[in-house]
Amino acid sequence: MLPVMPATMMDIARDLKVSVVTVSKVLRNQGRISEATRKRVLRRAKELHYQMNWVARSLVTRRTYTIGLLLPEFAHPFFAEIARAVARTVRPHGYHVVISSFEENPELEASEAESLLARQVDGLIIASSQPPRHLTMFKKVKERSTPYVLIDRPIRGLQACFVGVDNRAIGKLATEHLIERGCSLIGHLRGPEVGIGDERFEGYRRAISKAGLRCDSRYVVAGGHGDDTGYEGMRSLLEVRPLLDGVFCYNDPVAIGAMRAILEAGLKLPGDVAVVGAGNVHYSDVLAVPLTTIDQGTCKIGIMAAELLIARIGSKRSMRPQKILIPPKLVERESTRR
Amino acid sequence: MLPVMPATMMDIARDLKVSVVTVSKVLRNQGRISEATRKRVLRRAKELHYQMNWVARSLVTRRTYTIGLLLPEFAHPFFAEIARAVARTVRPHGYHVVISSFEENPELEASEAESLLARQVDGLIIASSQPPRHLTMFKKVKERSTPYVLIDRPIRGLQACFVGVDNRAIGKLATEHLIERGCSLIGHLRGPEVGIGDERFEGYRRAISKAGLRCDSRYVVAGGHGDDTGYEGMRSLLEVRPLLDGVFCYNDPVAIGAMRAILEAGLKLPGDVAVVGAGNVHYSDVLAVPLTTIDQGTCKIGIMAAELLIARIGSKRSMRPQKILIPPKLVERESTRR
DNA sequence: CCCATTTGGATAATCGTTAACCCTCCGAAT
DNA sequence: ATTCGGAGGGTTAACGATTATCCAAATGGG
Repeated sequence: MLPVMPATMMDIARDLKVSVVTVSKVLRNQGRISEATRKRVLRRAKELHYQMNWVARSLVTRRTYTIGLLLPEFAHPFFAEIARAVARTVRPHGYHVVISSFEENPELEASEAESLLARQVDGLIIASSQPPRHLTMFKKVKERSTPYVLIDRPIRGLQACFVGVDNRAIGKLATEHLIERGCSLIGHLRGPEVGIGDERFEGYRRAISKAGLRCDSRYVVAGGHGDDTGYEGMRSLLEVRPLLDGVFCYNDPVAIGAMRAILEAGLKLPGDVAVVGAGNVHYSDVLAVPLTTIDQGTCKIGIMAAELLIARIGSKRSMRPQKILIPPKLVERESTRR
Repeated sequence: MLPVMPATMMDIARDLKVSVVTVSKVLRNQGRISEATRKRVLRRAKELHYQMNWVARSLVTRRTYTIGLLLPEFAHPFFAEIARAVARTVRPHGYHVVISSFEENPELEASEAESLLARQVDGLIIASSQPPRHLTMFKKVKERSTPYVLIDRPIRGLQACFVGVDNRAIGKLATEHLIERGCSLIGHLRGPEVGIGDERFEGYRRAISKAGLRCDSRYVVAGGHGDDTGYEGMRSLLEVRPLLDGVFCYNDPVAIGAMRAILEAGLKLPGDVAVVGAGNVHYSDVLAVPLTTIDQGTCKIGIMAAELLIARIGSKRSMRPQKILIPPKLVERESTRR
């Protein structure tokens, strides 16, 4: 079996003694073509196992039916679920998703963004790690006038479409839940300094002061995204005296790390220390102590971002930036029971 | 700011009064170009923020520097990690990854494969759900002579590159571990009927009979990939009398579901029933009872598949199919302790 | 001083489609 | 009989690159 080149429109046209354009028109259901020729073309196309050459089409239409998904970290279940939701949502519209995870590295992120633009993606969905007010990357995207939607992490100082969760509400919801459960010395394992961590912290702070509780800087430890930082952070929080009786963690992995540290220290969970996470990551309910968490509608974020992006791609002129905030929901489990 | 079209090679050529080909050669570092012109071209390219139009290049080179990643389910941590590893591995070679998850649906899988071929991907990495001996999808891929690498799930009756884990060894390793821990009534929660589930089952069976233990069909329950099927399966296994004292589960999610069922029934884990999973999914170590599991070198699978694929893409003639089996490793944790 | 190389670059021909016009029937209306 | 107009399809020129071929000037050797 020779490595036979796939059939082109020209092959069909030649066989049928019509012009390539006629074939193209039939295949796109466009223009006036008699039923007879249409059928002949379709039949021959099927016989030859004709498959559109999308590259060629893209060159002239300037549409690749491809969207770029720029994520900080692929293996993180939150982003994996987003990716799934995005891919599912755009498929029926004929779009494909090209992924790129930049490992929380802003420069890599920018270079990947450029690289995706060069590939002529029709749009971008980005959970960015760019520092606030550092907009050069986004300027480049805008120059190309490629539509994009930010997810999860808003960028301060940037007018852009955004789909995410109300992070202040998350911090508030989580902290108020701990208060309601009777905690009075409530710590916080912060995420990284990017906007989203700030806002959850802000929600935490508001809830604390609204309840008239102490807001001690020793109660708050900075950290990262992963369970390792949660573990380390919690170990240092455990040295605070008097011992904290509740902790709100930046996200579920951090909470998982924190729980490990608590249990390892021989403390009761939630008896001595109660823990709340955020994200409602899959498996949150089968942990050593099922984790109370704040659901952020991960799937919904992906779906809405995708739909928003596709709408933008479709519309000729840029509508003005649209911000969508998914309201968070408390999911109560063992880690704060009683 | 008008929606300015990105600069093309022609723009550079016109400005410098040289031919487009010269520009192209400079940008590709190919052919003989004087140092002077080279610098002029490079400078002008930078000034204009020139970016290759990859679509145009692809049309003529027939290389898109894109590989398709066809996975059964994106949100599954195992596949998410594979995706991450693949993306990381191919990036330095200039490749991008377009993903597609087919939700364990063979027809969707086939249609997505076609769709990726039409997009002219340079290669495919597939964790296929095609039933054994049903090779039409692969034939189409072969017709295009697009290189591909199967991962995780081998397809019976298909001569193709494969990277995965030795599943029989997994079944054997897990079961022998249970035996060594003193279990004598060992059940198995099977995965779906596709090859991989079979082989783990086969490993289980061999270990059982090698140890001279009873191999009762009531000890084996069929299931799927998710924790829900593990839960259901375990509930039915718990009705077997005498009560089993050990269970080998198809994969970690299934094991997690099984553990939930066991704990829910008020049994001690591992006291009454010990559990072994497979996959060493992230978080396996922070579960209610940390799960003993078999590590299958997920990351390695992704890396090797990607490297193998790129090697194939590079080489003119097809080398003969290469099969790589990653040896599994036991990771002992609480769920089988003592 | 002449011929043979090398240097540096230009021209022309694709790659597979689509976009924008143009053309030619043929029947119906004037 | 002439005009009009739509149905059906053809022509030509992009789209933005690459490959293959070719050519003029500069260089070098005898």
